[in-house]
Amino acid sequence: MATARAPQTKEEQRKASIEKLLGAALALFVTRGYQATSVEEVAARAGLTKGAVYFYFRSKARLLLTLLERVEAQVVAPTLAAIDAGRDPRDRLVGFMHSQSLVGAERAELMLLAILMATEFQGSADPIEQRLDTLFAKLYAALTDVIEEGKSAQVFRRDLGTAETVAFVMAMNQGCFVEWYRRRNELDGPAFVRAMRGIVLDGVIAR
Amino acid sequence: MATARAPQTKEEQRKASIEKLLGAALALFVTRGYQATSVEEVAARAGLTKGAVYFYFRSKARLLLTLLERVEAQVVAPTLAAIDAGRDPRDRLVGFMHSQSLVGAERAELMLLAILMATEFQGSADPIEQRLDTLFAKLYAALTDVIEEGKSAQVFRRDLGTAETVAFVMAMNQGCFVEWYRRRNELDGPAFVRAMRGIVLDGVIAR
Amino acid sequence: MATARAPQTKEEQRKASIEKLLGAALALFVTRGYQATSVEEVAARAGLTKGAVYFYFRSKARLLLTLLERVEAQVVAPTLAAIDAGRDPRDRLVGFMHSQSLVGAERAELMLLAILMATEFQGSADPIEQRLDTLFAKLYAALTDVIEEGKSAQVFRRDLGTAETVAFVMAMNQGCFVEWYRRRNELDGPAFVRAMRGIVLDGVIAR
Amino acid sequence: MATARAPQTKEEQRKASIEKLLGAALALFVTRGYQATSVEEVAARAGLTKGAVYFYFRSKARLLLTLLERVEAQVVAPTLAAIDAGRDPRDRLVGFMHSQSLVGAERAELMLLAILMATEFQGSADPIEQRLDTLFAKLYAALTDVIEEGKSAQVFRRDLGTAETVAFVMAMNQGCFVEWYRRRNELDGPAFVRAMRGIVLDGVIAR
DNA sequence: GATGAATGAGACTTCATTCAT
DNA sequence: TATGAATGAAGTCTCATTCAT
Repeated sequence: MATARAPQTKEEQRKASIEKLLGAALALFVTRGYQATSVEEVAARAGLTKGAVYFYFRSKARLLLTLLERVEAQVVAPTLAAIDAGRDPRDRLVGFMHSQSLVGAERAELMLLAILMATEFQGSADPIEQRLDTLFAKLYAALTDVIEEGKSAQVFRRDLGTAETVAFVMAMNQGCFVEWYRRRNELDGPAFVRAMRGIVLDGVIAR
Repeated sequence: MATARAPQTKEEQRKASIEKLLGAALALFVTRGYQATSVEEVAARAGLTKGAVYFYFRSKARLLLTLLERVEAQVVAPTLAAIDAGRDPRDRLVGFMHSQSLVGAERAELMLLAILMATEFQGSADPIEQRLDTLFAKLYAALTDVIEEGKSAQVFRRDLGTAETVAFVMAMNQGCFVEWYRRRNELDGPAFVRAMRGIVLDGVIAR
Repeated sequence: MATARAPQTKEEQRKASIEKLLGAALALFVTRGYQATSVEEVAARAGLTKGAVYFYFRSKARLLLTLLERVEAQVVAPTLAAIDAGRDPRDRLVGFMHSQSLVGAERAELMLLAILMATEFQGSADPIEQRLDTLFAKLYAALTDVIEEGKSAQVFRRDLGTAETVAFVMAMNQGCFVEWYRRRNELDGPAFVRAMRGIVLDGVIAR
Repeated sequence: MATARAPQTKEEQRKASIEKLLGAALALFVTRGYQATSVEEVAARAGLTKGAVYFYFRSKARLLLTLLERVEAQVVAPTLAAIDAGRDPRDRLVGFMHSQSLVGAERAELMLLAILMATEFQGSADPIEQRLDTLFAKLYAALTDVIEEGKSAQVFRRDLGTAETVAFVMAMNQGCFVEWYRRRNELDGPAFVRAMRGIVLDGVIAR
């Protein structure tokens, strides 16, 4: 007689509600922005009410911070791992871009969240800004390592400053991600990734 | 030794106030975002009061739209002219990037405004979004023309889709601009521009 | 000996608050006018705050529209019923005036609201104006029917145009109502109603 | 060489401007209401700017008060004169209604202004309310005199209270005026006045 | 576990009014 | 005579947050 969908344990229900709320928040923060999204909209999209958000997360900011934890775990960590896994600098750079593409396909919204929130909280002196800074700093550090190693090994161009090259890779990567998401109906994803990777590699590799 | 401050004519006073307000708005919209900036903050930074904003511009949105007019005139138009001025595709692509760099140095905030507002108004169904779309469409069209011409002339890589290449150039350009502005104290501007141009050109040019 | 104040159920609390707000709004709209009444005043008179008004009604206009629903139900509907209940034209006309007097005594403010708002929103192109038009149109239609019937049966004067007679009855009725409310301390209500009814009937009846 | 339209004297220009402003204010106050009309709208309709209003009248209230002076001179005074001119009570009552009709046709907006402002300022404790009270008190006094005289002479019904009869005549008169103005496109003015007068007289006259 | 009533700060905007020119 | 820049109070409305149930 029991319908398959009934959440049995309270623990399960708890998890389900949290997941619904985080999912709703992610979708809305990414499409409308953090400030432009009201707590009520998040709750409504999750099929709950405002109060539930405050029951599970203590504030709107915590909702976002929780999502940023996931960005760390599901986007940043895998990317760092991919960079580490490469044997040589070229491999590692490709690993970075490849990982980003994969993640971009599967965790598109999470990844976008980090990029967009970095823009929205830029210069806000908000704890969230610090959290984002920490996140991006890890990628910066890893990439800096790769580029320096590549330049030492004479695989990468040495006429370009390391900091500038790293900044370029990060910026290009983020810019392309946003562009792809914004125009995902008009662009061919795989083709776009290929273009991106091709241009950057051929441009970075020493001749 | 006379103090410079004494706007006699109403005409002069008008111009001065408008300029102060637009300047304040630009600075604040770019650092804090449009929604996060209150009209009162804009007025205060311009040394005026809320009412003055509504006297000159009829709404907060008009304030932004007026700034976007300037983006069109001072950023987009010069860039289109630079693209047009090139003799061959390579020249034109360089012209685009060069112009953007120049403008980026001198009209940094105006340029940034367009990019940031495009993000903030993304999917908002607001008239401002349309205005931004129009603005960017012009650059897209010009770049598409350049890339197609370059591919025809076999100067640019033909293994990459035109739309994807154009999207890449635009996205990379915007991403780099934001990154540069965000970390302008840490990055060497000219060196960054050189890196950007070098990588993109070497990556786009056919071998 | 227990104090009456202890709204346990949320349902009860809800009803009580709504009723307090509508009552406050009615009293203020009728004495000060709609525009001259601020939402904050309404809330304060109801012992609540601004936010509560927007929680229950979504705008100031909705507050008024909700009151107009009540006018329809408690003033217009009974009056139409009274007109319908009459056997002959004279009976029906008396029914109209009698009903208006009754309602005027018990629902004075609601009735006044319709009349005053009709004046305040006159030519405003506001949805509220339309709502009011609908309301009054029903009374107009019913009265027109009565007058025409009375003229056919040769009970009412035939030397006066139907439209003009109906307009007179409506206008006189509303004018008297406003006057009575305005000078209710100086006028003897029942005596005023008697004068009104006497004069109109004797003036309308054919001799 | 002089164009015919050029206002020569400053005195003439002054008068012309004042007249334009008063005309604009009257039209707007009557269609939109006092509060709903901004000083700027009045000025614009008069082909001038806000400042001019404050130059000639010292405040928005003074603008209205000036118009009310005209109501006194052009509406109330003639009506009082018409009442005075009658030989017997019936004559005087007819004089009142006749004068109101005449004035209603020629000074419709002025007359309407008094009625509408009385509603808008009702219970506002504003000086304007007092001014209006004074205005209407004069008509009340004159009508009371007529009715009492008529009752003494056994020409008018004695079964109705004097105060109530007077209130009825005033209320009916004002109500009809508003109705006529509101629906002046649908109603036949003269026919409406005839209906009004016929019903009231036949209803008031003793049999 | 979750709801929903209620608050209060703060946002955009309107407008009567003042004043230098 | 009249303009137009500018102010500041007040109004409508939104929304993050709290709390009793």
